[in-house]
Amino acid sequence: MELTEAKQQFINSWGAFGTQWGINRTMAQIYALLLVSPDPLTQDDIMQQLVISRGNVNMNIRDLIGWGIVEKIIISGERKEHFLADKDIWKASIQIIKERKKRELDPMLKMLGQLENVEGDKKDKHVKQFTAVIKDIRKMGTSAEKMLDMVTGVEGNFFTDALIKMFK
Amino acid sequence: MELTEAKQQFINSWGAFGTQWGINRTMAQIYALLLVSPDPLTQDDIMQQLVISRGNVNMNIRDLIGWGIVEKIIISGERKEHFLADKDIWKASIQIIKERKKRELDPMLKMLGQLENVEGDKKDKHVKQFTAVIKDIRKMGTSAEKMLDMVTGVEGNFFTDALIKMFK
DNA sequence: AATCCCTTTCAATTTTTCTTGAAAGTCCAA
DNA sequence: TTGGACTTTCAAGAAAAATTGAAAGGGATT
Repeated sequence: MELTEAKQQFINSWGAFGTQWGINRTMAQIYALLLVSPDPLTQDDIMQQLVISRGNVNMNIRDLIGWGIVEKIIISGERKEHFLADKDIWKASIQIIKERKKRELDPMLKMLGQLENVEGDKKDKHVKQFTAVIKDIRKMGTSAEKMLDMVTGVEGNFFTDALIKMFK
Repeated sequence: MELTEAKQQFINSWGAFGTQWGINRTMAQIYALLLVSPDPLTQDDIMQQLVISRGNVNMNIRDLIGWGIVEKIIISGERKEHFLADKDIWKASIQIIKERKKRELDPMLKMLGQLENVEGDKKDKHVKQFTAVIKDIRKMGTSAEKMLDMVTGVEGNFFTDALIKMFK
């Protein structure tokens, strides 16, 4: 397969997978484009290659930077800002996991905490079921939290090391 | 907090979290409702409690069954079908992981496999970068696949056991 | 301080996704 | 085989999300 065609296909597929994960299609595509680009790109490069508007590029690039997986590069002598994706996929994945944990798991645990104590007859099966479900989900969330903290922790611990050795 | 209010809040929040994960809001809400309901519900129960149309309930219930986390219950003597969510959250999570793996990771690995060999000058940095990225993502995907197969595998192995002991 | 080059914002529009509700389909009992 | 009770489908409409493009903002250079 031709490089240009392969690139295009990768970008398109990546965009499609992104939407399945609740990620803006364009954001996923920009990230894919930056991943396969050896050198940093400008907003105009991205506009041209993906055929999207300046505003769209700008907003999504900003989001990607917010996720911590793309960085702004200043090239001396050049006026335009350039953007570069970290090419270490393992590192990027950990970064994404960290962010999603912060944005989603933490708020969920907070929410569950608030729903822990319901007034009413403790013998009523509706109350019982509700309490049990909230408790269980919370327990599972807390476990996930611990596990993710371990996996994404900076300090390489025996667990992470074993994991990496096992699967990397 | 009152049970009714707590329930409502749980359902709403769950729906909101769902959308962040690329899951239809209503589907997430129906699932939440079934989770906190001690007894199986009919389509009409769900329509009433969530104030949504019959068609909507029907399609999303069917999807939930497709995900393997809700089952249809036939109550003898009753004409209407009833629906029940498996209350074992751990089991449900594993089921969801399995499904997402099947629907998303597997197709992605297939796609990456097809993009592995690009024609062109192996010394060209664009070709080099593209090949490297595809290879890396593929490697990571394969690792994830192995790991997920292990975690979701039916046979309790030492790894899963250790994991459960550690975090459950 | 005016111009140029670039970045950012955001209201309006487009696209995508979800929801409705009525009609068609199924199945059972009389 | 007909009618009734329920389920399923799907085209049309509504809602939500993404995208555009033009105007405003910034800041360096002349």
